[in-house]
Amino acid sequence: MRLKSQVEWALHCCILLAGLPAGRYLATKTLAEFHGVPKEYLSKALQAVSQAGLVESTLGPSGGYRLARAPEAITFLDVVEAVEGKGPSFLCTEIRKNNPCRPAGYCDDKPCGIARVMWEADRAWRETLAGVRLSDLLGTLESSLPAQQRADTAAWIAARS
Amino acid sequence: MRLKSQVEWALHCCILLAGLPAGRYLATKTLAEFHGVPKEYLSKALQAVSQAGLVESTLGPSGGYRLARAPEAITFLDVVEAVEGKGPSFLCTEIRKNNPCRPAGYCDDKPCGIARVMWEADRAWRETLAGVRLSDLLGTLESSLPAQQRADTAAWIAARS
DNA sequence: ATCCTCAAGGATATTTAATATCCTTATTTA
DNA sequence: TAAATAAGGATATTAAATATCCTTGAGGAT
Repeated sequence: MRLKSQVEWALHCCILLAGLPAGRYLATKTLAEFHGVPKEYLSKALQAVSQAGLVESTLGPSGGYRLARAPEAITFLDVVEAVEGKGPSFLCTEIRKNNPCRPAGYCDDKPCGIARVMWEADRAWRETLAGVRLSDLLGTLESSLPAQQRADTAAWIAARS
Repeated sequence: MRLKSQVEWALHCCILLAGLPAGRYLATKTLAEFHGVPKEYLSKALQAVSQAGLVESTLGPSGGYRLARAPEAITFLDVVEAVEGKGPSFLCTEIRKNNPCRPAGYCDDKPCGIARVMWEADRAWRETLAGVRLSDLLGTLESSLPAQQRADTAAWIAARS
């Protein structure tokens, strides 16, 4: 069970967009180059994030993506679910119903106990992700870099937004 | 991101084994028939659970599997990790290092902030699973069945253990 | 002893999902 | 009008999940 690499890419892109001056766009090409990932495939991730309403895009030269809401109003869960989907990580196929002593048409009232535990863990996972906003990460990505490179990075992005 | 179906199978099998009288074995064939899953493939899941030390097996006629510890001493996390592995669901590929403004050999002190959040969510997921023991589920699986079928099921299993 | 049953595990399909690329279309800016 | 861009369809490639088959060696039953 592993999340798609697109989840990582989408999160990094959203954080980067969160650091832009209001209204500025960054093109897929720029985001791909900055993160060293294939442009065409990153585009699919950005489309998913766009369809979830987290970012908005504009066409033509100087086009690209920007956040559709304030960084305080977008959580990690929003981004993760945009790319990975909202479906639970545990799929209950109700194998308890294959019990040979069970009549065929018998209808259960309660969900499977095992599934309930797995879904509770899933809920805890999502709750943690929902508790972190893009704004919480602002600046922490470059914080490990020396001041000079942080400035270089800011200039590099500014020149392309 | 979805867990393998073998996780579901392994959990159901372990709960079933947890309900056996001490020392009794259940064969793969029986476990497969009871849950309506392919015997050969279920065998792979049981092997994984066995290698994790959660169950132990014996060969020959009347052979099969039984729990290696008391149901109170085995958690959902034990079973899930036995089948799914202990690796985190989020793989950080350090794409921040592809920042074109960053010197090639620069060595980071801190882990990526995004990865830390994702790993924290992973930890919350595992913590929930670690908080549930096999003994907590004992009986709840059949509890949705009428008394007659519960007795039939118990007899069906007893006849094969 | 001999035979049958069983778990372990290697080998090998088959199917599905993730990863990746290419191309067309419509839109916007210069 | 021309260039750049996002959107999205089509398709190829790779990896993982799912599944089956077969051999080996251990354990009971006869």
